[in-house]
Amino acid sequence: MVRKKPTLKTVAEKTGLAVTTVSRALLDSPQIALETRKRVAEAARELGYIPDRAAQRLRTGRTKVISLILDPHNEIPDFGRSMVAGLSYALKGTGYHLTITPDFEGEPTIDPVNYITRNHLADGLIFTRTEYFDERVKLLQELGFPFVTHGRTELATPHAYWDYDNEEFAYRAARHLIDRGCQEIGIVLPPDRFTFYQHLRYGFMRAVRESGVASVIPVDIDLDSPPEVLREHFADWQLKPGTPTGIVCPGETSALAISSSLTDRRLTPGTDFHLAVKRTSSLFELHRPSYFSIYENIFESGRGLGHSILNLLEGGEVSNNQTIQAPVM
Amino acid sequence: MVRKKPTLKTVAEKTGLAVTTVSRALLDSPQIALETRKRVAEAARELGYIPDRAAQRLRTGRTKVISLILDPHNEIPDFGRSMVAGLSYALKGTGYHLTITPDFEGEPTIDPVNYITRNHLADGLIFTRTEYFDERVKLLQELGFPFVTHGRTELATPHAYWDYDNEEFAYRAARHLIDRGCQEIGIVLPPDRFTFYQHLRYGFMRAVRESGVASVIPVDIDLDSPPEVLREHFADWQLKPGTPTGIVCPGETSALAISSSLTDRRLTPGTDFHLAVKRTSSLFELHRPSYFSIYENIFESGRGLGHSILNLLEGGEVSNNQTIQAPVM
DNA sequence: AACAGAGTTTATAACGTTATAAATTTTCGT
DNA sequence: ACGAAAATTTATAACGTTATAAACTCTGTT
Repeated sequence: MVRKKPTLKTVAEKTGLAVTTVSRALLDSPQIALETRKRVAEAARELGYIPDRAAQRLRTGRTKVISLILDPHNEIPDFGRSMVAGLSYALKGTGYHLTITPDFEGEPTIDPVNYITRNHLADGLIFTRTEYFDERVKLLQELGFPFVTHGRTELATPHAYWDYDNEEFAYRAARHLIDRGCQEIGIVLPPDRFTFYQHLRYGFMRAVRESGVASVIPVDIDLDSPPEVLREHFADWQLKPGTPTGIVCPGETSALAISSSLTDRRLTPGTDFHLAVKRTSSLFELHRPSYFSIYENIFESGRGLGHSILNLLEGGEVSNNQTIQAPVM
Repeated sequence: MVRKKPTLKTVAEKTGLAVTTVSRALLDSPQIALETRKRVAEAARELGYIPDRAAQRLRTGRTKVISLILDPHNEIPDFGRSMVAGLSYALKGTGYHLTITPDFEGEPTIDPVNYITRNHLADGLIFTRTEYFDERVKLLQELGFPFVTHGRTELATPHAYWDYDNEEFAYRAARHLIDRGCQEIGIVLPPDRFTFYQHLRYGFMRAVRESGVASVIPVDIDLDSPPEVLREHFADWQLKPGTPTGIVCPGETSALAISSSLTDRRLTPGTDFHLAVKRTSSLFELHRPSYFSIYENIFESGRGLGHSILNLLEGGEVSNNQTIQAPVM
């Protein structure tokens, strides 16, 4: 026999107060006597009262839901280190829940944003892989819908973001390769519609300019290319003889594809080539041959994104929620 | 200026019908004249009417939410191949949304289940890593709360599951090692409270018994051991000289740790040792040296889990939702 | 023309919460 | 002890939906 779920009414009956009073008391409203608030809190605790989300949502219009839009190219470390875990951690105990809305391959990225805002399925939105004039950002700004992006844009109106310093990553990665004696260095970039394409490119080119080494930026492949395509590309790749060639790769799977392609050609890491990788998991700490890598803490990004969206929902300023995360060796 | 969200009332006014009639018409109730149903559907479409989830949830008691509980040890391939992506795919277009509830390290796994069922935050639950007499399963069965597990249990009352055939995986992996001439084979198992510990062990031991090779099952490490611990263990590991030793490893990160530990000792894959790995991502297709691996399609598990929970919610039988997924080379 | 019965539509209430405004009680200065 | 103001509590209505039961409108039979 299941005892019915306690509601405000139950608590009101137990305390002899009106439903309204109980509601206010539990919201800790200063209008209610401190004594009463304590009494109500105690009664609610005893009864195991938990507010009904659906009713609250219907009445207040707030969903208490944050939605994360994930795209299929997102590389994820184990769940414990993932952005989802970080976000969950940030939302824990706040009453906010996390829903995942996938970006399906081949469907416009604006679709989930439309869907969520039109039907008001969340109070805040988080998404990744921003473009220069990201239409999702534009739409949400027009609507005044709270959001934080993982990545920046070139749009005039500022917005909240938590971004990794890809410029610095690429610079340091390139410098490392140059310091190791590479006379020619290359970089695998994401598709050029993304803002982090530019950031990576700038950082890379800064190091190139400073040092005067030769640079190669392949155009027929990118970070999202399937591993086989990357493997083929690097199988045909002409290395400058005599000095090692360096490659910056800001993606683990891609780096693995490149490494396997080059070692399959019997090229030797350290003498024929060097690789500088962005790592988000423990993969490149365990990989042999070991390559130089710089860490991006994705769990931390998730936490940052979570804190930012919560801050915005509490009325925080956009300008206080623009973070650029430093690369860690 | 934002036009207010259309509700049943808006549609009722437009069609000149009562709110109740519109509601019934949109639910396609046979009580409403076919002609009227069409007219209402058309009007709703024109207005861009979408039912309010909060109101439906409050009135019907159904949340239209499926919750996936993820634990920190879950290994995830890229998002496109993940269980979450598979689940999303299965739920797409059904009106069900997916929420993620994490199992935090060090907190009882029953906590999120309690939280979700007590507050009725979902209509169905999906979770992984089942134990023999899993208390989550017991609780949900007592409550009559719909759920599907990724993994089986030893409990008397049958329940819905979608499981990978770990017995067969371990058998085939072990057979492969034996066929390659290993005279001694070992296996890295998950913590022994999980049911798939047994499945893996049985499959492994079946191959051992059939062939009469020596077997080793380390007890001071398991699949959840941190990579450094695994590396240390395999750094001290005494190999039988003369013939290669085989190791079955049902986890990618663990396999990587083992591989690096052994190659750091200058042991040679193929002569000193063989590794047979379970792969869920493209990691071990790209890894060098390349090892034998057997595929577990996690996206497919997600889809299967999704279809099963939907089927249960439509009144489907538990017995029709017990699937064991075959390993693929 | 009356009426049963099917076919169709509608009014009312309720799910659990909170905003608004009104009502009650207490406090305090005179 | 009185009244005004402050402090506290309460009644009412509403968010958008659907279940229940009642009301209306046809049809075809007598």
